[in-house]
Amino acid sequence: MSLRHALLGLLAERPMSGYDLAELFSTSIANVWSAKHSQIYPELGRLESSGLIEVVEEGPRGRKAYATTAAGRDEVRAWLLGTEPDRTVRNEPLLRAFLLWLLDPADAAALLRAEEEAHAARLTGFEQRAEHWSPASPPQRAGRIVLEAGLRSQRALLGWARWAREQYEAQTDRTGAQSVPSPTQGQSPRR
Amino acid sequence: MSLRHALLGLLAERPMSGYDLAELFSTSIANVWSAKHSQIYPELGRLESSGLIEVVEEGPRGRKAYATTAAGRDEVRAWLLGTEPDRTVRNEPLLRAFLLWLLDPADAAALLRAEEEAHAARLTGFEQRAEHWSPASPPQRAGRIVLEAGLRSQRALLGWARWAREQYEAQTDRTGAQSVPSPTQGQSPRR
DNA sequence: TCTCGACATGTCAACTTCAACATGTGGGAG
DNA sequence: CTCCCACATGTTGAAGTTGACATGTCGAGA
Repeated sequence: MSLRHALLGLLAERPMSGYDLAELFSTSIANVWSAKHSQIYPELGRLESSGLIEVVEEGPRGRKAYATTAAGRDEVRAWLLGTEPDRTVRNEPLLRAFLLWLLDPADAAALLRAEEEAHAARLTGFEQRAEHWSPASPPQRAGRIVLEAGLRSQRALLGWARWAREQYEAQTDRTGAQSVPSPTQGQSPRR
Repeated sequence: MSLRHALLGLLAERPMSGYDLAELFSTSIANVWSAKHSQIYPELGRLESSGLIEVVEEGPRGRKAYATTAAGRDEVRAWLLGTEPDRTVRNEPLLRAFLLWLLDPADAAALLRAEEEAHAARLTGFEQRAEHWSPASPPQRAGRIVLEAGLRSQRALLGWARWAREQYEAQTDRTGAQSVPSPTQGQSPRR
């Protein structure tokens, strides 16, 4: 149900079309939530039927800009204050890190190097955005706060990836290759 | 397709039943990936049909412990080395933070306080696990590396939540209430 | 004037994930 | 000896999400 409220919240700031929203969800907001237009358009339809958003502008090429209604704003607030966020984490890169013992230390290090670079790139992007940020309005200040979360966690994870890579590189130096010396026999049955 | 490879990787370390895996995915591994038994059992069936895992032990109450076959290990390695991880992020708490400007500063601060506490709790859990960690085997060392990522990012996000909360508390002090002074009129049409 | 790429909206089949339903058993505490 | 809880495995319908398909238009530059 998050997409629903994400749309409601975004359209509370300024009117936007499905197209605009899809662009947002594939760029800036993508660092927090993402959605494709094939999910956005139907959801906009549902929100409109519920009276939580309304068309406030029609443009060329069938463009319809929506804005959140008063009822819609109430709905977002109720969601923010009345429900617990889903804190479930799904992090494929970390899942892979968990399985790195199955690889040569050299391959593991290479994989972590790629992670490092991904974090560095993301961090650079965030830093550039932070530079040009004007925290003039409340929504912009909220955006800056979220950006700060990105900055801090990317810095932390960049440091982590470097550190992790060095762990495996140390093994690469010591041994010629193969990190998987564990015999196929079960060490302990369970627990 | 991540669950598939998560199972393959976990069962490469030691034989486990669906029940064991479900427990893992609801506790330790949950900080990286999660799955319910209703998803795990059918997936185990498919992996067995594909010859990537096999039953290595049958216990009471119909218990079946699976282990990854040689083909299964190859499959995980190919996945690790041959495919790019999905780095898509979905973070509901941060999505909510993005919409905090819709609330009173006091409510926003309260919400961030809850975030702070969630991060603190998670961090404490990680720290306790780190204390008792014995990095004796390669899988355990990999686990420690993932745990380190958890430690570092929870520390970063705990600091962030505190900082963010203080931002809104500053507003609470200055104004009596209401942060949403933005008139409903559109400030700019688009872009 | 034409062409092409960005703008713009939509549908659909497939897959992932989950909550709920469904069923049964072994072992330890009382 | 009995009861209950943890153990244990499954199925199913609904919801969320995606990639591919589908269609059409406006405007700028060649």
